[in-house]
Amino acid sequence: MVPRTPVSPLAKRGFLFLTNEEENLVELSPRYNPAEVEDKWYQIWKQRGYFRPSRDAARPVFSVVMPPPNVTGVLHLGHALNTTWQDILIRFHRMRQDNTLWVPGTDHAGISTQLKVEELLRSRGQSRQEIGREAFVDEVWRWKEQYGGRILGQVEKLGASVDWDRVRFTLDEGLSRAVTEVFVRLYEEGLMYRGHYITNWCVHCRTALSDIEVEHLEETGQLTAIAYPLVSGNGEITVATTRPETMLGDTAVAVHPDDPRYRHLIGQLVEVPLTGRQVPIVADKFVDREFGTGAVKVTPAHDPNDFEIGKRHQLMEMTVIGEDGLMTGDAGSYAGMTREAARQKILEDLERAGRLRGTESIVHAVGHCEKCDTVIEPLLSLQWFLKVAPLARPAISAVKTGSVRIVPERFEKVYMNWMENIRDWCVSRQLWWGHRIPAYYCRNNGHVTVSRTPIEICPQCRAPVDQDPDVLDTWFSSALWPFSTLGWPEPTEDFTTFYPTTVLSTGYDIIFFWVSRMMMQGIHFTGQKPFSTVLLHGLVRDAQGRKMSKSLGNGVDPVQIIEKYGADALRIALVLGSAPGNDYRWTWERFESGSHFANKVYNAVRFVLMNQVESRQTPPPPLAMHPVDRWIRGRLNQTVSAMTEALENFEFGEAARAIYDFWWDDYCDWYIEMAKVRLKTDNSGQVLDTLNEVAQSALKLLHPFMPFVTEELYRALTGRDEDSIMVAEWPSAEPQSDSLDVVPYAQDLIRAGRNLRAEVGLAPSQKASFTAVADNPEVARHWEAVRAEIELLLKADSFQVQIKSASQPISRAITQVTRGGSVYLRLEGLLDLGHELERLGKAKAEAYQEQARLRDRLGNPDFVKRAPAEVVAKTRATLAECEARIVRLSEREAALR
RNA sequence: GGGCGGAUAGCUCAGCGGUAGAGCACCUGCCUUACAAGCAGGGGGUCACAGGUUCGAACCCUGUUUCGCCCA
Repeated sequence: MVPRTPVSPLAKRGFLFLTNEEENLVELSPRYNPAEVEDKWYQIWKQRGYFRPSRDAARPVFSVVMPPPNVTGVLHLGHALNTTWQDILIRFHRMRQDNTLWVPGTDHAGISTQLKVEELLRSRGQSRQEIGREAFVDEVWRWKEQYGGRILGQVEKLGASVDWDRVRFTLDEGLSRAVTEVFVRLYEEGLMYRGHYITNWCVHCRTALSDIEVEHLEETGQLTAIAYPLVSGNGEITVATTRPETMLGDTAVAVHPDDPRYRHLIGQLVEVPLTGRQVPIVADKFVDREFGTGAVKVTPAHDPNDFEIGKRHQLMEMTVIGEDGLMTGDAGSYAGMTREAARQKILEDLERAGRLRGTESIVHAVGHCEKCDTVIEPLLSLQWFLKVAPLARPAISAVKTGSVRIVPERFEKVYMNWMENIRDWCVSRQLWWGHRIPAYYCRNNGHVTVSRTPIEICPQCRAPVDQDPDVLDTWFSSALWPFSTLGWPEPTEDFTTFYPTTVLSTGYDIIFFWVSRMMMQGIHFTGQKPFSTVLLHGLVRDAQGRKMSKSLGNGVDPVQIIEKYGADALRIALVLGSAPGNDYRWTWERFESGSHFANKVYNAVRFVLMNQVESRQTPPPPLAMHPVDRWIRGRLNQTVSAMTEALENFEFGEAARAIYDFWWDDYCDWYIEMAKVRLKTDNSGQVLDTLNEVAQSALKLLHPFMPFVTEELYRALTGRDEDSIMVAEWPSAEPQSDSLDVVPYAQDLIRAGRNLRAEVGLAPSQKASFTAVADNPEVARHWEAVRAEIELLLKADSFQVQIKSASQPISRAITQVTRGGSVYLRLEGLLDLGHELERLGKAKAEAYQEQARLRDRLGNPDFVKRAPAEVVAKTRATLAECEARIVRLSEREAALR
């Protein structure tokens, strides 16, 4: 049974979860329960409009667009990490009273979403082809309506202070208009073109993909040597290939022009086995003489390199594998077979025909579809491409000149390297879900019209037109996100106010997919960089360091963690002990320890509230500040400075550690414990004010990291419902000239005293008698200033302070040297002389060791000359203290002997 | 083949020029009315290896080993 805690009416008013529905006072639970708090505050913040920008024109703008997650997806820990980072920045800047905007939203995730809905149809025994395009798209929209809110709900659960009035979706009308505008302009500028090229084709998704959507995986394959007989009848040429089935589409054999083995054969014809087709031997510098036999078969329609060779030598392009992954009619007797089956059959047939010249295993990189893992088929097809090199140039220089900063810096190299070797971007996708390409083809003559508005007849010949059936790569619309979400191409107030955005936070794994493309499109279309800083986080991995994946089942739903430990615990755990750009391994222990911290802060404030009195009669006369109060305020100031600097530099882990240590070590372990003395004796209210004020400031510092618990506790402390910590002012460090030495002297003494207690196995409940001998009167004054606190923390029934020059000999006591003197624990019984001498000897040996080290350093004239003065001074002071310790220890030894 | 990163206490990681830290785990003692999700005390690390720069290196440079990632 929890004893009824004396809660003041002041606390009652503010402390919402102290009252039940009937407004009856209930006990403060000794355990923090985030579930009772988090949703409540989120709704209040939202209702009160705190998420909206202040529009205070006098203040700097701080704007962020949230990387749009897949609208039908679910949140994973990577999102949670990224969202936490952004929310920390946003809340920090909002508290600094900046004009702060965070735009949330989702993207339509063309391929994934379409695949999901197709799967749904399949379960109903339907296909998208059966129901038709229009009905299918309706079906996807229904799906989006049904599941689309889920991920945004999860964003809420995390506490993200996004402006829900501005939530965007890539297929919204405004954003779609931006997409069309961009496409048309690029076409008009000659950067968008349509052509027959080799593209990465996924036979499962049935669409083309861009180069970066292909994942190259190392696989062991068979390198097969096949003999192609010379038409002249004078022998054969052996080529090596890992894909024998493509030989049906071979239209040449290529060798290196300088290869002496084959030079004489260049220009001759060979017969492609199994087909009877005669093709030339061509010379091309691309051929690697070291690889295989040094001769390669050339299949322009099914290999990007062969395609290039084909162009150089005007070779025929023969498509033998279709979009469905099956062999085409041109594959003769193999038509209709899968790629794999055809390969098997061809190998058998070659064997029978005596054309095989051996096989060997090789490890080579095989392209897979990033989405469905199917082996990519390079396929000749008609697609839209964006010529990106002209867009890349300004995007490169923006980073080079420092106009856009990438954090951590090392990723600049990754960005540059990719940008400088950029290749044209295949933007069309053979899907139905997405932004339809605004190109129209005349039925009469195929004439192409690209139009901002839908057209039905050809502007040239008045014949009917058909719109391109394809849609654009989802990344094409994501690339416009920083400005399309703000209203572009209209010159809206949001756009003029909040663009360029301040920080873009995302994972390093999508530098190519997203960051680079936003840079290119942003600069090209708005004339301004899309953001000033790119902040990159690492990947979240499981405890074994593996990437999280559905098949491994090693992922966690952040909501599951929130339900167990609270969003605050999740957030602080994600930030503590992590650094920008570094991967993060999650374990349940980390989240658990986050929840312990929330509980610690909760209990500290609970302690303050329990001691809070309703009102003090009259303001106390101004007193000199108590040294303990001065110390905690000084530590608070240091924490403010450290955190502000860390947050300005995106060092979230550092900032979190600073406030974590302040709460736990300084405020709880020392300040509250020392405050207990005056809570019993001093009714001036000074200690209560300090307890309360420092807690309020420390809650503010913690708020960006743990928004919910800090809001709950802040309101309880202020007792004012109208003040939200969300919009409270970020504390500023007050200059403090006073020395903060008193408490550190006491801390050192207390630690030494506790050590002595442990040494003799004194139970915590047993009181003890201590004597402290100070080397000089100043140290004695420090101790005296907080004597009551020392007595309490040492559980001393007597604590005497002496000055060395006037000290009485102390017998029957064990001792430990401390900063500025020695502390003695007087013993009831006899002193174990041998044991004590041993202890002292050990301490002395350590001190001698340190002394030697410090003397060495100071004995080096270069050190004294070159090291900064304060480092030298500090070293001298340490040495002096070290030597004083030796003196004290020696004297004690002498006294005991 | 090119580039990047990690290698720090038993585990997971911070620190990145002034002589090693945290959380968890471990050992000892405590339910001291804010907190046992806690308190006090303690053990544990030639900061991968070898050179170099520097008065001083876990931190900067070079090379090596090893694990991982990205690009070709």
